[in-house]
Amino acid sequence: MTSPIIHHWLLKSEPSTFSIEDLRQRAEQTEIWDGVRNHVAKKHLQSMHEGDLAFFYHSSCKTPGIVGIVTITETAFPDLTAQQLTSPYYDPRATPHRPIWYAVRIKLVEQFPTIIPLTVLKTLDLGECPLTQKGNRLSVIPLSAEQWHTMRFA
DNA sequence: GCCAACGTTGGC
DNA sequence: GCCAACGTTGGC
Repeated sequence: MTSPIIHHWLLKSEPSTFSIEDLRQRAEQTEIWDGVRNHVAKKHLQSMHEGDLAFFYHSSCKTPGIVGIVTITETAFPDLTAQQLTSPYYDPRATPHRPIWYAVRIKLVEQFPTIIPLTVLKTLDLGECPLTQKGNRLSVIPLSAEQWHTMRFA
């Protein structure tokens, strides 16, 4: 009996849209992670396994950085916001037969007492990491176990 | 298939 | 608010 391999990720969200505080206040502290509209990020969502861990990252705000940890409780399923006319994530190409975009369900594991700011993350020796590389806009980032631990205990 | 124009992301 | 970097669109 082998235990499943846990993969590690980083999920970006603008706190003005959805913050870790919003997640904490959800029933069961769980929410659908939808609205991803980039094919590389989508591919990462589809690679996620139940039980994977992800950093919750606040972007485009006063102090960007990691604010907590979530786990994946439901692997990729069609992102129905793409088929909802009134959604800001509406995509006219999406259909029930071809949803195009996917979402996962996350659940709060831990909200950090203090943020790990991007300025600190940038001082770490992470090797190749899209988060700290200039110009990277990827909103779902895979992390090695080593990168995860380096960031977690920074 | 190329590439200029445009829209978006996201740090500062 | 600025602007660099990136992804997407659409004319050719």
